[in-house]
Amino acid sequence: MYKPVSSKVDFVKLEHEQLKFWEKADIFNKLRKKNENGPRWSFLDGPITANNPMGVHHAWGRTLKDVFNRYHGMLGHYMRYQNGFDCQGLWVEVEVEKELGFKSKTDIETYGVEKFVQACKDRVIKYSKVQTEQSKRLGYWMDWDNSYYTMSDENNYTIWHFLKKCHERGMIYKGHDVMPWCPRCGSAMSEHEIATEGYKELTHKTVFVKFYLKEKPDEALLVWTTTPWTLAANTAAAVNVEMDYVKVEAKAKVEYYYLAKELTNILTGDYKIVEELKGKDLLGLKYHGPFDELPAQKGVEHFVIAWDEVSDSDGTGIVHIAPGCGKEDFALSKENDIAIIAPIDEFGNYLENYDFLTGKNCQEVNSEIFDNLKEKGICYKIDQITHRYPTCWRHGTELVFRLVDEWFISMEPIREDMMKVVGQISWIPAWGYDREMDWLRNMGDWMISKKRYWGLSLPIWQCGECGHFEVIGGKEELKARAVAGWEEFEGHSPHKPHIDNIEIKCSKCGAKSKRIPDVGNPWLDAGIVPYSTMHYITDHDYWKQWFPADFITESLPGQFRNWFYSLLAMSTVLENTAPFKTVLGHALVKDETGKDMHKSAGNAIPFHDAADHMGVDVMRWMYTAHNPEYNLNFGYGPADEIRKKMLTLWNMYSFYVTYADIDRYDPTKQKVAYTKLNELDKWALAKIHAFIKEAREDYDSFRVERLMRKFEMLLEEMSNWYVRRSRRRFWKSGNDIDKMGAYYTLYNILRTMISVLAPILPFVTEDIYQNLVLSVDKKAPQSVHLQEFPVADESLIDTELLDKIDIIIKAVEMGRSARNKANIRTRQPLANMLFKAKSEKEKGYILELADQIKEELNIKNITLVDDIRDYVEYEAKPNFVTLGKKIGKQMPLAIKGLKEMDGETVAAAVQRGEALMVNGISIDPADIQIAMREKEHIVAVEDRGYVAILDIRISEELKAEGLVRDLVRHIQTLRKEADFNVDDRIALNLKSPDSLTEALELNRDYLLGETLAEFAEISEQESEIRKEINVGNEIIIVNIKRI
RNA sequence: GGGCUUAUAGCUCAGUUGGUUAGAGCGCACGCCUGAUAAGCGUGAGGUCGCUAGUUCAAAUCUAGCUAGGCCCA
Repeated sequence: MYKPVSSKVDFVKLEHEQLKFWEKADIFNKLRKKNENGPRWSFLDGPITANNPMGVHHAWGRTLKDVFNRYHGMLGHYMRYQNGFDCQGLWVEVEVEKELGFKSKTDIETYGVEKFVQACKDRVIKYSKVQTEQSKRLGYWMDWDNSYYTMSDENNYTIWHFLKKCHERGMIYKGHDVMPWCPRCGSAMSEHEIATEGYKELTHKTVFVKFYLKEKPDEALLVWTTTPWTLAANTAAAVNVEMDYVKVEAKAKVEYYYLAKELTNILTGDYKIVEELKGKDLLGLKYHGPFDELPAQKGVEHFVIAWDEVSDSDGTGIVHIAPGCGKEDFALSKENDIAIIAPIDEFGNYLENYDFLTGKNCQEVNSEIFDNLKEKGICYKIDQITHRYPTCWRHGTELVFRLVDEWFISMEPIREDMMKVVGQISWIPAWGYDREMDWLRNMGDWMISKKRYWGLSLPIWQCGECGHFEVIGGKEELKARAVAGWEEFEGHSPHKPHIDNIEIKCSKCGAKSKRIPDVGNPWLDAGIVPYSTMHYITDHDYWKQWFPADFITESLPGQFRNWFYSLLAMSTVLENTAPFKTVLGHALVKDETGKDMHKSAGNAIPFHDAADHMGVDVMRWMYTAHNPEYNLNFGYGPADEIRKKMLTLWNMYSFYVTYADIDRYDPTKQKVAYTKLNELDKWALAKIHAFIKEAREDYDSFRVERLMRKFEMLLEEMSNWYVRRSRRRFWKSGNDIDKMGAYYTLYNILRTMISVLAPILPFVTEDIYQNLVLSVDKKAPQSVHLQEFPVADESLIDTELLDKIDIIIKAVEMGRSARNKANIRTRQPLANMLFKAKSEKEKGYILELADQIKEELNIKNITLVDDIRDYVEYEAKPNFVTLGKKIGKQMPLAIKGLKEMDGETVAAAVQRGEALMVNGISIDPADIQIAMREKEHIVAVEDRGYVAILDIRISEELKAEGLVRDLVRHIQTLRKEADFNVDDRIALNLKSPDSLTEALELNRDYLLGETLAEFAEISEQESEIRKEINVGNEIIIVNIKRI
């Protein structure tokens, strides 16, 4: 016996119950045990940053991960189920700084690096626990006690191994370069960091400055800059040698300016062009720098150099060059032997030797600089510009460009190899390949150092005497090389500050080498995981069994240059092969209206809110049904739509259980052979098995959104055709083979659906399974997730039968359409429907299954016809508006003529697009409107060559039947109001006017059968229910009571 | 400026290798059902498939250009 199932269901409550059940019955471990000898399937988890609670955007990726893990679990695969946490990096430091109220690196130093690093570790531990609990709530089945942490010793030391390999190939170098720099972090930003979310639309003050020529004191170069603070570091001006320049005479003040010919529109006041020249004519001109008086500028020669990138699209065509403040500027300094001045410290403050600027922040000195330039008479004009400017992804502060020493991996030696490796991977969507290749073609060297505290300790030891540096490849090697500090370090993780105490002997000069103070780029931490978490170094056999991963899935936009990139780079260096075979990318989660979710905008939905209010199965359905290539609009509105679909499944299940209990149906004992099933059952089974087949294909190709589309269609068909068409088979009394067939089929439909959907909707399918299957079959697997994934029986996919039912459904749809058009409700029986099919085959199907159509449409007869001319005629009318404009006064003649012509002939001509001659007037077919006019008593509907024609004449007999059906419906309502059970039999007493007696008499059996009643005399006292009912225009008094 | 990508109904999206009159859900209108019922179902309206040109017997689909948006790189 089944547990009764209410049609009202609380999915969230149900999910909590199933979580408890899985926990208590240890289902996940039973699954692992069951599959331990199965073929391996290697999923590799991209680590989630353990820095905050999980968001609904994380839940998308984690749902996909879980879905494919669960599917492969049902295929019997042995898996690792290892989740990963990303632990190290600036994002954690930033949150900890916030907690502690720190403003800068100085605060951290004061607080103590050891305590600070510990606080970072603590934060990671705290949030990894929060995320673990949230993931469990999502139904994410992982080996939670065995999650990997990128801060682990093994992870860090495996990166050391990688870096040493790089060094052996000569790829590690210290770069002296201008880098984008965040004054708030006190650190450089790598390309990757800025590219992700760095650029903002900002408005800045700009200034046009006059650089007077040394040789000609009344002539000046006009130079434009958007970063006035860098003028203090100017050492050159650049022109494009091919471009056209002009020398203009300023009328107001007799002096001359040089600028690009195309940019004279920036000039103020009257001017006159006195000379045209090429950029090359300006080369080598010496000029007075804008801040020659600063001590830092002492001895610097300023002159004009050439640069191809100079354009005349904005500014003046003469570019201010400050090699200490710009990347390109710095590169130019190497080619042109110009001076390099680096003006600011790590917080963006001017260094010594900058006079009034010293100690001031470079981002706050605009007005002082402008005043100074005006005083010196070299300010031409001040303006402003709105442009995209790089900012810090954490602080939002504007970046400055600063000359620093950073450590890099040279990517040139592996660029070609990496591109080959990319080709080994299956990218979903396929354009992922092109995106990754584009990034690889353009990638610069990888900056791996950061002047911060919490992260990988870069294993680079540099000699204080000779500058020679060495890369250490692991803990043992370090121990062997250590000449100082090992004792203090022993027992600590390889993090700052303890690691910094260790000194080694320089292998070149024998002096002491110390570790560089920098920490590593966090993408090193994540990129190494196919090696570290699979124990590449510590258990190589194990690694061989699991590497490469079969599958990874992550959010697309950033990862081409982040995780995918670091995975590929590191694996190319270590093994020259791809670390994963297939990658499925998904886009971003937006709010319901497509806007970014932001806490501050109030449109963000925290994970726990969504889980508690919509339920995680609904969320999982939403994630899996969506094409992952595009952004997902997440919200309670879309969730409601999905909830309704889930209710359809639930209601089918509840319907089955209700009736199976009444009839004590047991699917394990009362099986029905395929040959004994009726057409409808066989059709349902054909659908179901086709679904299994397609579901496997979709899971195997990682396209679950296709699966979900098919599922939604199947669910609709099963609910609105199979169950509805079969309802009477369940209601009828007795337990014949037809009824058993219905139960058996519906049981199989439900069981198959929940088995196929179990990976996607793990909770509701489990809940259904526990009752549907386990209540009657104690030998079945203990959980829906411990079953084997269903196998399609292709012999049951009867395509002819599928076609057959399709045409029946079509005929029914058209019949309904006709009824709607005639405004006659289904309850009123009609005598006949004529139907025009398109092939002999279809006619055969209709004849064979005519009963189903008749029942659905409540019609007495269906007739197949070929020629519909007896029922409808075509009628041609002119399009008065368009034709009237053309022929004007001839209209009446045309109307008359058209009326007299045979509609059929006109329709045919119009169809062919031929002009018609009507009473001597040529009429364009576009000016004729063809209508189908039904003859009397006829309603016709046409669709794609099919025609359904309803005879809407209602005889007395049909009318009577309609009345009785009305009465039946009222009695059914009474039964329900009285809380009778659906199978209670009743005594019925009617007091009706004479006019209805005959109608009742004619349909007596129908009335009694439908209401489970027998006529009986009941006095008003005995009657449980008495009601006056309006039927037609008469009143009937109904008394009923249970017997 | 370069790469990738998108443009289909009021909204969110399908449309596999070109092939009858381009589909679904939601919303809307009208209605049905009342033994899945604070549910369920049907019918309908609504689209020159961003624009232009080309290839083809045939283009939402292929090609080129243009316009607008997104992501990325300069």
